[in-house]
Amino acid sequence: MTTPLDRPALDAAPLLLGAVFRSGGVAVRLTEVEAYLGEGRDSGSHAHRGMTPRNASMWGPPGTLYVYLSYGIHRCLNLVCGPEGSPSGVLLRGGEVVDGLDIARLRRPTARRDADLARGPGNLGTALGIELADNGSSIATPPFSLEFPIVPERRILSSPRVGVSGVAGTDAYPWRFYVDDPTVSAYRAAVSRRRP
DNA sequence: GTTACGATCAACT
DNA sequence: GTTGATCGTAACT
Repeated sequence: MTTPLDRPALDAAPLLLGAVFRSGGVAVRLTEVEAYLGEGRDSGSHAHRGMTPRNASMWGPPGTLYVYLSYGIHRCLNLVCGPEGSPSGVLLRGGEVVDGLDIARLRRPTARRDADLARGPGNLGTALGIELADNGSSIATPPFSLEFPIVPERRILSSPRVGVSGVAGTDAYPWRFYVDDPTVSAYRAAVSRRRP
């Protein structure tokens, strides 16, 4: 069985829009994703400097979950893409909760609207109940599953990736893909935190 | 051992 | 629109 995840991340990312990612009792229809390319080809990728204990699962087979802690707080979720052995993946940045709304609301008590439940990568991880222990798991193994839409999304938009630093001429790399939907996070350019 | 900083969020003005 | 929270990670001494 081959899936879009067997393809390189840049090809797979737009195909993931509209797909339904399930983790236990909560399911999300993906509306916003970003592609991260393999070692050396993408200085914005966690894999850029080679394998470390944190990012090792990016070298796993397509369909592997790469979960990492962002800003010491948020659990962000990537799906590893092909070809096997290349550390590329797609960051899941936003989606619409289509099942398990009650559970997602409990996990995200500060969300003002249902559209905010899985809006932004950290929020999406929280709504789905993703844990660091899920790092390295397979999308094909319960409690996870991924279902692609019968009819692919038609109107796909793209932009540079959100908050990615370290890539010269970021505007030249529109590797964020999304659809027109209230569950898509706000665009923010990368900002350097360095003192002048 | 130490330190700078990040694929962010929510609260606040 | 701006800013503080918060801590694991990796680079560096």
